[in-house]
Amino acid sequence: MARDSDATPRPRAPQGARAARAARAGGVVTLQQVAERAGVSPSTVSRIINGTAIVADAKKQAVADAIEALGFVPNPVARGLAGGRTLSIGVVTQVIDSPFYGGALRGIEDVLQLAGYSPLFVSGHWTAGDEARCIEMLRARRVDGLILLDGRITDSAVKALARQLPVVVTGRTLKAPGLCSLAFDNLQGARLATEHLLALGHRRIAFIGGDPEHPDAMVREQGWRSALAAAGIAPDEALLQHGHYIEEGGLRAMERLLDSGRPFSAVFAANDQMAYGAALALHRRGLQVPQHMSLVGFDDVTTSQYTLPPLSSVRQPVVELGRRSAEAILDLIAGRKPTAELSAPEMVVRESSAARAG
Amino acid sequence: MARDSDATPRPRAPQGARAARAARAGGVVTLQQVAERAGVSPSTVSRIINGTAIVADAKKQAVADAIEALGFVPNPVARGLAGGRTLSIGVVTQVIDSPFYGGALRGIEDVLQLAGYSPLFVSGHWTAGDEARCIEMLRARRVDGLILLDGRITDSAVKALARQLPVVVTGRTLKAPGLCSLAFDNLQGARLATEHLLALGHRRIAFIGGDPEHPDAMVREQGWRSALAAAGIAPDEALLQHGHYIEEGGLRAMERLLDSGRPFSAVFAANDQMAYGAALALHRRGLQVPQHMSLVGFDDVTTSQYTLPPLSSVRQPVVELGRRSAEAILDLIAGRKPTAELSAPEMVVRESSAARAG
DNA sequence: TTGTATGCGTTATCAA
DNA sequence: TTGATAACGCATACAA
Repeated sequence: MARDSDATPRPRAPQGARAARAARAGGVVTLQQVAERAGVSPSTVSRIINGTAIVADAKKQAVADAIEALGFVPNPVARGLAGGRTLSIGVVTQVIDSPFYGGALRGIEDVLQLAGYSPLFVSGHWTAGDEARCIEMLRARRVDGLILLDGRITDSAVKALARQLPVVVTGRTLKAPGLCSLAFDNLQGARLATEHLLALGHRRIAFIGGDPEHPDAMVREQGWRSALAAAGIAPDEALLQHGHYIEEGGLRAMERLLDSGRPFSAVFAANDQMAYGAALALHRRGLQVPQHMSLVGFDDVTTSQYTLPPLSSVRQPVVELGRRSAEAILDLIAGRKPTAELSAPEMVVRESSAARAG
Repeated sequence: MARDSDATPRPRAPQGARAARAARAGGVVTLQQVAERAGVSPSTVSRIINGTAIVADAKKQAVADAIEALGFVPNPVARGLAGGRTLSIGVVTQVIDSPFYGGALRGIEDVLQLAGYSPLFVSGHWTAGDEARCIEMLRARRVDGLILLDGRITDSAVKALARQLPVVVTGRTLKAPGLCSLAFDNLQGARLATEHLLALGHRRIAFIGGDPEHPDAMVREQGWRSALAAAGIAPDEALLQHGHYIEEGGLRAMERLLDSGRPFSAVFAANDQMAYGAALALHRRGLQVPQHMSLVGFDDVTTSQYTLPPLSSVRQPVVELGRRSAEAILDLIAGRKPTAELSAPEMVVRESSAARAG
């Protein structure tokens, strides 16, 4: 055959999928080539890159030079196959464009990137089924760890998962090996909001709760109840309406409150989006915030600074949640013990809440 | 040694990194095992899974059964190394929690997932340097294609990239092999907003522009100018202020407009966030929207339905942009010719714009 | 139509 | 401290 008659192997016309790929990949340098250029074995190069073993300074330098000269970048795919580490972390969020959790994604991204890891963001859509599918996919992709931002997955499923790979879960408190949990203090946050309104002289304070299926929602409701109770006020159940954490729900809940005919001078909405809806409902009825009605939200989303009037809200350290989650998963992977501390929620007073008239 | 005295190899205590990994991985089934169980060769299993060749129905069935029984899931990492396809798409967004591009991410995620692909979301932070780093990282991870959502990367760099792997880029119009570009009609959108205000009888219409370094910003400004010109109005340059696409910028720009002393009865802000800021500035001066001033935004972000008053805005098909981008990259990968059609922007009239008083 | 052999680029193991 | 060699799990070229 022609190719055997030629002693020096010269580049032939590419053919087949393999060749096509090689051509497209262009000048991709391999560890092997680095080794040759530096005059050492591939293993030595690998050891230097990973700091796996002690290597003579001279070789270290030679390899560093070769890497520099060739512009070598290790192939994470090959690394994943050979070493079992993909340097990627699965992040199960619920909605990729959530105005609230967005900050957490940013925090995660920042911390992971600095550590040389990449996040794989996927959406569970607040359904156990989608979450399970996402997790399965992430495991198939051999992520080195998993961050679960809230969600519907059961505690026992999370624990089972943690036996397979490092897991960080938010929105609940869970203890298990290989697992770290991180949660906002929703109870305290809701108390803060209610106490703020109480301090302004309000006694009849309505509550627009979130989706009752969401664990947070119940805790926030509890916070409202307990702050009221501490002030010696029995909550009027007619002043509790659910808004399912969305604007439209907040609007409807506000309408129901108004239609109920019960007197009240302030409303605490369990998230800012519902507060926006409530504000619109009030506006439609010709009621002004805060002159006729005080309004407080929860989460302190970015735009709440610019609503009319700017919304008083409870700030959650959401970017910090992201950063801590990422740090925790890195700790877990490295075999360190993560320290799960989150700063306390904070009442941000703006212009939507004022002293009770009269 | 004890373990050698035993003829039958029984499971020994795991030792070494490899063993530890195998233990942690648990019951991970390989293609090899499927082949054995089905009584065929590994290549046949591979061919059936990938539909690479015609296989006898009997074997097909046997393999399907074996996959089902064993719960086999192909290892994407190994696939990536062997086949050069990782079934992952790099997505360079600018800010992971952008209220505007969030919809695009959702669209991308939806379409890719249905096709068995996974998006890798990374943030370029509107800086060429970060974008370059992100792209390098994604290429190192051997993504099968790249979606670039706007950004600062130069046209020629995009074209160079497209020679290496399939690329979809948004926010500009670019023709090159292996490349597909997709852009909103910002000019038409800005015209729509301005024409809407003109139709309401406004003649002196101010414009709050975005970051001048952003290409979109200039186009939207052009739209304002051209609609004005078409109505026979020469734009007053004092009525043009920049707000850098953020709330605070919109607020400041509005203040400058008010302080200028020039008369105007309407404001068109180049995005909704700046419109929010502008609305707050007006509120602080005791001016009501739309009674004293009409206000129109751009992008029609979700919350604009619930601002006070609900904001008139130009809707961009942003989820569609995401979906189309994903479809285009899949087309490019499959060697099909993508059809880059985006529906036109739409003026959404709400309550922040009204007929000019007097 | 199917099986065998080889290679993808790296890390892990073992022996030196 | 270093190098040779064998995985990692799959897809592909080639032979049959």
